[in-house]
Amino acid sequence: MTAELEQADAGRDFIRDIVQADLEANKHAGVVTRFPPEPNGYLHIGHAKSIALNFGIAQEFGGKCHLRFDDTNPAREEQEYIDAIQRDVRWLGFDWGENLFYASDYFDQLFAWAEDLIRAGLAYVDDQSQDDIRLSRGTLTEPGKNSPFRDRGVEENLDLFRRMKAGEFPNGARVLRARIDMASGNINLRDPVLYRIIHAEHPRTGKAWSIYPSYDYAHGQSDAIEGITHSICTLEFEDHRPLYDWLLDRLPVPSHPRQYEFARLNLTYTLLSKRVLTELVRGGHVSGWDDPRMPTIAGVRRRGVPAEALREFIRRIGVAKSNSVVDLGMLEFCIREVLNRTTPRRLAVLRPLKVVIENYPEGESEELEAINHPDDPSAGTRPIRFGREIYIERDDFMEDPPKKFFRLSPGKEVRLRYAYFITCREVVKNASGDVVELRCTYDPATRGGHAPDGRKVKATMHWLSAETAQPAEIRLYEQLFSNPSPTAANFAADLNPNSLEVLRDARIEPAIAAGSDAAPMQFERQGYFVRDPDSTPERLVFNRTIGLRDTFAKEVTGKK
RNA sequence: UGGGGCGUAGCCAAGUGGUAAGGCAGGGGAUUUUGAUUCCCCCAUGCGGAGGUUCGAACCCUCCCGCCCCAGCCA
Repeated sequence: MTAELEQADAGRDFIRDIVQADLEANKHAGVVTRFPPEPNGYLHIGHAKSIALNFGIAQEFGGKCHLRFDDTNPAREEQEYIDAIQRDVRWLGFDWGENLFYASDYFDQLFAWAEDLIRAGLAYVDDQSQDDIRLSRGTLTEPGKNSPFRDRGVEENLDLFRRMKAGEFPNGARVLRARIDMASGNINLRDPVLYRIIHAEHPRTGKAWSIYPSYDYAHGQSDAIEGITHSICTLEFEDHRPLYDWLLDRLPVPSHPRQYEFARLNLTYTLLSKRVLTELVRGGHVSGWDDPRMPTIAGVRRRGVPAEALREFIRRIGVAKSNSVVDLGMLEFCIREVLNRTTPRRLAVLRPLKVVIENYPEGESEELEAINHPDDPSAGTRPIRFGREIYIERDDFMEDPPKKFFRLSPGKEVRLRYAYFITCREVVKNASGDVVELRCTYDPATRGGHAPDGRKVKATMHWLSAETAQPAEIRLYEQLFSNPSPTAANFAADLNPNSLEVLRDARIEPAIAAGSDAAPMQFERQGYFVRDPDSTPERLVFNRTIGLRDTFAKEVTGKK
């Protein structure tokens, strides 16, 4: 297979095949898709799949993708979410241009079409209570019963519907229903509700309306008004397609879009449900929608995940119709791949252990050179300070190490990255027996990290001079849930109590503090980090986006 | 038991009659001043199962099994 073919095939899926075939058959002048979020919560990485699919298809086939807010239920929707969603879609790297719409833009037209339906005998006002409607809907195996109001005359229906609109009735008093088939095997066709009475302030239309269209009624017609060619949604709407088509077939709409369904994203150790995410926020289990442990777009952004990594992840998992649960490791791989390629390297000590180089002249220090990216010489170098007192990582020292531990321990020699070989001579402990300091010696001949006599060390460690290191707070994250398949119904039981660890006594090299706010970095041997907005000039805070791949840790834990 | 979908490796996922792509994970090795990166190699006699059609079946036919969704005036 040629490289070009591979390129063209990458990211292919059944929906793109359909779009391409339709275009080749000249079914449309151009492809028009849409991403239709309901502004009742923040976007999560499951939405990112839909966004990338809809906007991606538009891009690839020279079409356009609309951003349309499905704001048909003022009881749950808020302006905050409308703003957040736009911010998130943009951050993901997609642009709707002039094509920002709201289902509420079409309320007048939708109402007029509902009257058409009534006139055609295809819709009626039902006075039954919500309970009665539920009871008469039947079950999965038994047909429903017709409403006693089903055969009401056109004029009466029109009058009642207009009075519903005028706000004459309380919530729940009446609904407008499509007149389809109460015996249909497809429950969505058993006279579905088209309009319900909701007396609530709508973020965009205020108190102008007392009735609001249901998703089923608003969605297809909105698609038609906008000239959407391919209306792409998730699997659970497959059952709604007959209703989508039923309405479009009977209304004087300007176009008849086609609906296609794909499997939504599921991830191990993750719950992607607006209900659960909302409860996590409201219940105080996380600090907010943008808590770095949240699978929201806002959360992963704050965590330091690049939009490119998300896009790459979505490209790799593909689009199909089978329910699936993607291994979190796949996302992690994509994050590391992008970050490894793009981030400058820095030195930081998460849990400092003081080391005194006994044979290094007191009161002196020197400048060494560190490279910014091992695979990219153009990234340049930066100076780092070395002196008699330094900090190393506590985890890099073991007083009584197992055989496969080749970092520092009494009598052992290791390399300090970019600096010297040092040998541990003495372990200093406090009254309770904790190691509080190491006394080491260095070999002046190994400056830069090379031994002239060719001798080898098994480890290279990061370090910071006590003189120039700056304090910082570092936040480490693990999965929010400890269960690989957390249950939405009882998510609190699956919460990981160790999902956040705060290190208040970390040290960073001066170049980190001097760096720009948003740019992620690699702290060598530790992982990828990004500055958190909680930072103040006096106290910098960093989030660990993700650790480096750690085969040593894997080996240790794997053999236990 | 009604209607709609889906079953290809531990996890995603191509392939839709010509003899099982790719990625992640995993295993092995090389290089390495990050136990990182990079680079090699291995990883389905098998496509939910059983029959059938065919020179030939993951792809076609029949029956069976399993999983998901639907009984909101949510989307």
